[in-house]
Amino acid sequence: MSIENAGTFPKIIAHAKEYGFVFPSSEIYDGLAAVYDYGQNGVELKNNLKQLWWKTMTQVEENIVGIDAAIFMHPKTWVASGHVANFSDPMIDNKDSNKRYRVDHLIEEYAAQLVAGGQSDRATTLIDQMNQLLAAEDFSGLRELIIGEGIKCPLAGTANWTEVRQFNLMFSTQIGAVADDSSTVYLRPETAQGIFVNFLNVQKTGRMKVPFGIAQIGKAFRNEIVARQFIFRMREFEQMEMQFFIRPGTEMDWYHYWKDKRMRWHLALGIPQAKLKFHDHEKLAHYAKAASDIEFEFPFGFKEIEGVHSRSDFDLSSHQELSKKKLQYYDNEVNQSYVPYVLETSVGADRIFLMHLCNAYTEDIGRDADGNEKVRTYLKLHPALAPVKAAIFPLTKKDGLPEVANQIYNDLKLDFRVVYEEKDAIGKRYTRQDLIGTPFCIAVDHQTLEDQTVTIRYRDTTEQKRVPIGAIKAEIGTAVDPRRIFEHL
RNA sequence: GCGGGAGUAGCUCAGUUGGUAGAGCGGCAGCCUUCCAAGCUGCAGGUCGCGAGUUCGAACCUCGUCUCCCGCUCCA
Repeated sequence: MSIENAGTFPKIIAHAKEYGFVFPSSEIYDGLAAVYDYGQNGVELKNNLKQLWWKTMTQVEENIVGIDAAIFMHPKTWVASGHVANFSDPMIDNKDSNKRYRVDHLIEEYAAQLVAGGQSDRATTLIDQMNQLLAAEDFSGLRELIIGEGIKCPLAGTANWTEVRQFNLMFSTQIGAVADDSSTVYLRPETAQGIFVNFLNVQKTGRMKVPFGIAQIGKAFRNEIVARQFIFRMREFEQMEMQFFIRPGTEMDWYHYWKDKRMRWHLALGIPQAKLKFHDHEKLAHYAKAASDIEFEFPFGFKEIEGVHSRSDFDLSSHQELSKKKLQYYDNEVNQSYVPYVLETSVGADRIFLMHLCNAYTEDIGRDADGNEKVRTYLKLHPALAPVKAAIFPLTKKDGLPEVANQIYNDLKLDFRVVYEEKDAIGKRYTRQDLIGTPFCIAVDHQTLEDQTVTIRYRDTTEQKRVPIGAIKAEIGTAVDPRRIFEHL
C-alpha cells in the first residue's frame, strides 16, 4: 500500500535535504530565498537527466546539434526578443485589500466588463489609451487612467490605489569595472536567444538543411516577485531547450510531432501516463502561434514541466530587423529564401528533477516479525537516473568476504557509479541505498566463496536472485542502458 | 507583497513560575557475525535562526530581522 497525498511534499523536501539531493543555498547564513544547491546525490540525478536529454536530442535525432552560448548577451538581444517591453510589468496595489495587480490586467478586465455592459467603444478607447501610456512608460498617467475611470479593486471594492511601480523580471549587472564607462547587461531570462543569434553560424558551419534543430542546456535567471514551492520556481534555474527550424507552413505538423515525441520521452523515463497531461494555451504569449505545456501532477497540483511552442518567425525576423543581418535560409526544394519558422521544446531541468523525485518517493507500509506496522521509504527512480547504480556488500566483515566484495566493486566501478559498504548490519545497508534510489544491491556471502555466485537484491520488491559474479555487469548494464529509453521515442 | 504557522544536535522533539541545554533516532569507532534500519560499549555534534532590549540572570518575556511551509497574489 502506498501513501499519496498533498502532505507528501514537505516529506519530499526534507528527504531531498536529508539524503544529499538539494540544500538551501548558503544555508549557514540562513539561506537565500528561492535559491538552492544540488548535493552529492542530486547532482548525479540531475546530470543523468541532462545527459539523457542531450543524447536524445543531439545523438538519437540526426538533424539536431548542440551549442553552449554565454549567459551574457548583447543588450539589444532582449529588445529583439520582446523581453525589454514585456518582461517588466507595471504593478499597482490596492491599499485596502493589499492585493497587487498588473496594471494591464486590471484595465483589461475592466474593459471586458464594459464590453459586456454594451460599452464597446468606451472599452476600445480605454485600451488604446492604456497601450499608449504603457509604451511611453508613463506610470503616473496609468494611475490617473485607473482613477479617472473609477476602476475599483475587485476584492476591496475601493479605488484606494498606490503609485504604479515597475517590476523588472530580468537581473542586470555591469560590464566594465569603471562605473562611468560600464554598460548594463542582463543575465539571460531564457536560453533560447543564444540559439537564435547563432542560427546562421550553426547553419552555415554545420551545413544544416531545414528542417534542423539546435539544442542547448544552460542556466537562466528571472527575478520572480514570488518564488516558491521548493525548486519548482527558482530565481536561477536550468533550461534544456531545442529550437527546430522549419519551412513556413509546416509548423502545425511539427508542433504535433514534437508534442507527441516529448511526451513519450517523459513516459519512457518511467513517469506514469496518468500523472502527465497536455495543457494547450488559449491565451498566447507575444511570440507564439500555438503553445502547449506538458504538465505533471505534483503533490501541489498539475504544473508545467515543459513547453512546446510554435514561435513562427517572430524571433529570427525580430533579430533580422534589429541587427540588419539577413537571417534567412535558401531552400533548394522550393527555390526560395525565407526566414525559417521555429518550433521550440523547452523543459526545466530542475522541474523534471523535482518531478522524478516526487514520482519516485514511495512509502510502503508493511509489518515486521512482531506484526508492528513498519514503513519502508525508497526512491523508485528509473535505473538510468539513479545516482548510484549498485551497492556491493560483504555479508560480514570476516572470512574473506570483504576481499571478494572489493574485487567485484573495483571491477564494476570502471563501468558504473557503484559504492562499497561493510559497516553495520546488511539490512541497514539495504535501507540506506533504498533511500537514495539505488536499484541494485549485491551481497557477497559464504556461498560466494564456494560457487562464485552473489545475490542481487532489487530495490522495488526487495526480492533477491542468486547469479554468478560474471553476470552482474550485464544485469546492471541492461537496466541502465539508455537504449531502452530511446527505443520508446 | 498580504495573511496564517514554524525555527532548540544531521533528523524528530522535550525543556516546569526566567536560574547559563536533554532524549530517541541517525553518524563515527569498536564488539558481535546476524539477509532487510530494532543486540552491546564508547565518542563526536548545539553561541537554542540572527540582533537588540528588560533582568542579578533569557531557549523562555518585549521589539526588530532572516529563513522555511501553507493560502492568496504573481508567473513574457
